[in-house]
Amino acid sequence: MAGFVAHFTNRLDAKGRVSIPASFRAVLARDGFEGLYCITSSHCDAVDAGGNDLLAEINKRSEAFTKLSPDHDALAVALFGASESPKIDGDGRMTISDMIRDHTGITDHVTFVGMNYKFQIWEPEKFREYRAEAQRRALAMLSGQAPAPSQGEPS
Amino acid sequence: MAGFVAHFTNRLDAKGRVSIPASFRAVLARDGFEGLYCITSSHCDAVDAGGNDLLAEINKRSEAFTKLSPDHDALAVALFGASESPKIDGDGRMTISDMIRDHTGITDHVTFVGMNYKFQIWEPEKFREYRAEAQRRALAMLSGQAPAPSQGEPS
DNA sequence: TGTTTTCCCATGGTATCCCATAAGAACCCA
DNA sequence: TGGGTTCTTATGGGATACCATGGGAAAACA
Repeated sequence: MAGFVAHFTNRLDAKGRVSIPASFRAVLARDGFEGLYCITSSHCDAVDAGGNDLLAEINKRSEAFTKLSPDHDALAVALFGASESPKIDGDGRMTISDMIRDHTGITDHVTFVGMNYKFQIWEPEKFREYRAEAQRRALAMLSGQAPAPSQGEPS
Repeated sequence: MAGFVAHFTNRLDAKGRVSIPASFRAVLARDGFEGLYCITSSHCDAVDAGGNDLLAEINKRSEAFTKLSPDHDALAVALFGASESPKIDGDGRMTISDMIRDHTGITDHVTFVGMNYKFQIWEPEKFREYRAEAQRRALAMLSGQAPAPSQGEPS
């Protein structure tokens, strides 16, 4: 099986919980689940989420600088201070923290977007806009060459 | 589970006590808790705190200088003179000493910031400012250089 | 003895655990 | 192929455990 693919929109309940798509949970479990890891994206209103793979990727970036140096401290604050590790309950749900709410604008629905080695957490409407924009850009990039590939509409 | 992640702001009570975030306590316990170690940061208005991992990192740093040399002695004085080891009570609280107060400007609220191998103690408002700055710097550091030799695109 | 520190318990709010249910998907077997 | 059955999944809600916080009492200190 590959990584995280497709996207799903689930409902937030009164307690601020939302079900993580079952297929995403399966990927996390397969990669040796030790905890979900979430970090605010620096360039869009989404939160990156993943398991060990994502954490390793982030660790690698911060290890490029010597510890205790000003540069490393700044990086660590930006990376680890702006992240969190939500628990997943027995039914496969996570709670959307205030940090995620503030950064994404999520209110009552959550869109999970698979991106292979990680997935993103979006407010549904913002994701729609972002995706439309991304497709425009992709089209522009491909314009010189082959016709844009068509693809179906998942959920 | 990884190291210290996320950030929390807790309230200082009338006796000068503040709860250390439960998830941070869990990390300390997991790494074999022998005492909390606090040292004023040399380049910002925060205090570094942590357990054995932080201490090991500092030791590694000072070992770069030959023992008994003037440089090593100076460093040792600077490091250990600016540090302390606060007790943690049965409810997971520490008391904010005058040294920490003076260096951070903390009055009635304390922000704990996870940085993986250590965490920092901040006055909330100052942390907000530092964080904004840190994010700018992190962006520059990660995009300007750091050619991730692994797979392509970071986030 | 007065003051500060340390230990212990109380409490309100929140998060977590556990079970129930409904809808849909997959499955099975005639 | 079709109809019924079982499983999975998302969602709701009650009960419980945990956590941050406040305050009193005992202990240490000056």
